[in-house]
Amino acid sequence: MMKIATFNVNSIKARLGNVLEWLRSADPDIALLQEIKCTEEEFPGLELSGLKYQIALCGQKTYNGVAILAKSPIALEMRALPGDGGDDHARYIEGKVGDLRVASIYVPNGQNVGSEKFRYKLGFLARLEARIRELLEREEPFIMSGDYNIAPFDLDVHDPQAWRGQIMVSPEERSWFRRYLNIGLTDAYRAIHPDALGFSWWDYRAGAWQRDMGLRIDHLLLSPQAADRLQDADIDRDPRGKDKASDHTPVWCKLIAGRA
DNA sequence: ATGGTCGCGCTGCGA
Repeated sequence: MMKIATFNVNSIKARLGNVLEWLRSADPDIALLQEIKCTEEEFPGLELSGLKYQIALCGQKTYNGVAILAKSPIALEMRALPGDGGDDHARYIEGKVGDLRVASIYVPNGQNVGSEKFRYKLGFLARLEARIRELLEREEPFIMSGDYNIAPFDLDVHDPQAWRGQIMVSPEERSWFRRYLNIGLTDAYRAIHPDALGFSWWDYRAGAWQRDMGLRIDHLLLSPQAADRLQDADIDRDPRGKDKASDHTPVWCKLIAGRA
């Protein structure tokens, strides 16, 4: 059995103790991290390799940054989402671990519906669809995982009325996410828990965590060949309740072993 | 309550 987890850590340097504690207890075979908020040189690689993880990362000073940690060798495939050579944000890394292709993705937040940042988010989502289509043609197992900054359905929102039309739940963003599902990807958490209300992010403000005012915006999207192997999936709420927690918490799935 | 709280890095920006 192989356990794959995604976690927006909101700065790996500020979160190192929390992340190490989580890795020790959750023990994923592959961890996809987002918002490491540092360059490759600043990344605390020694501490993580001390837990037997190999590392592939796409870093940037101050903002964004994504990484793949794995207990088996990682073959780096891409460190940017194709389709916009002018996009210099560190938001996408893709690699292969054995026969499984994984991507760690940090979709732009979008700030406000209709803003310039929102248009950038929609462009990124369109480029992501193109990459998904390319990979689907190969008919191989892959997982597109990360912080999508989209709560796909009202079941993924603590108060759908209050959030109606807002960033992360707007119809245009949701239509992109549905398209990923419609062309063949499986939302691992929703496949295992069809009716559950589960969140992966709670705002630091307004006591959102204490009041469980969350959204489910972190997702593991499986190709058909990966979904064939899906055994279990869940959200690990424990890290969000710790001191100095990220505003996100990890989401994981388990696949039965593929052929070597 | 268009507020609230983090992280980065030194001033306000991004989330």
